[in-house]
Amino acid sequence: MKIGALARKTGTTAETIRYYERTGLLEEPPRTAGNYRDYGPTELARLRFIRRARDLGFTMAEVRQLLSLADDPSQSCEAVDSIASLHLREVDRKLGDLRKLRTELRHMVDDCQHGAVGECRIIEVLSG
Amino acid sequence: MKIGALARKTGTTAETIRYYERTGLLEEPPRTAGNYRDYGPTELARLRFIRRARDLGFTMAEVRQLLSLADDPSQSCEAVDSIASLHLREVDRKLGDLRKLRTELRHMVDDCQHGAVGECRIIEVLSG
DNA sequence: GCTTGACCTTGTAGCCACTACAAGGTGCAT
DNA sequence: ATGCACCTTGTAGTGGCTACAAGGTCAAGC
Repeated sequence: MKIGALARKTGTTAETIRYYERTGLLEEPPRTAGNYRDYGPTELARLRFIRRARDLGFTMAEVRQLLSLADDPSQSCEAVDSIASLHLREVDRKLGDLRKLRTELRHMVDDCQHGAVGECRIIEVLSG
Repeated sequence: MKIGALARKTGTTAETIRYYERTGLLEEPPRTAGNYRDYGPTELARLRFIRRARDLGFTMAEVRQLLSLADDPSQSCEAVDSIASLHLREVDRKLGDLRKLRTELRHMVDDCQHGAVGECRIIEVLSG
């Protein structure tokens, strides 16, 4: 499978895949006679793993850790759990922040009387 | 007021203030005899406005627009409202995404039996 | 008057996770 | 043989800062 096909199967782009390779998240695949990257099911599975983790908001550093943990199935999954739990707490924090922010924005927009900028509540709130 | 004092008053850093100046968000202030930036209440107010907008999640481009709208108080605040409403919708979208993500993460972490990586639900979910 | 130390100056490079080219090579259909 | 989609490498840009390095300024203390 060439890089474009792999990209389509994983919802990425060729650029992103090459970027992952450059940064060591994906290993260098074998090449065809014409020097094209040639991917198989192993690389597909690995990239799918990476994409799922990224979609769940894990950083590339966390993905790297998760990948190396997944590579040793006999190990305790304590480390995996701790990465995921930490990330969950981080997401909870962000959710809280965003909810507060939303409330403020909502009030601001609701209070706007659609008059002149001089009396605009939005500008007033921002001006303090 | 020198840059450090302005930074302390606005919860920023001197680096950030200089960055805002470089990118045209803040104008170049007058200088003291010793070539130090010399800020007054106008700049303080402007920076506070910027910080509030940034804290509410507006992009720098949006802040730029809001600032130029705020500078003309006789104008209709339609444009202001539209920027804020658009941003609110964007925040709502992000909130939705984050809530979904949190649910998935929560399930993943809850299902983990704290055994070996080989049976780890977290790894399984990521592997698909 | 001289030193110390906190602050300031400019300039450059780095962060994350991509994204967007440019300039050229490959491979298949017409 | 030509066109076209795809691939290659390399480099630079995005947003919103952040982190230096190498040097200048200024007030306080000795």
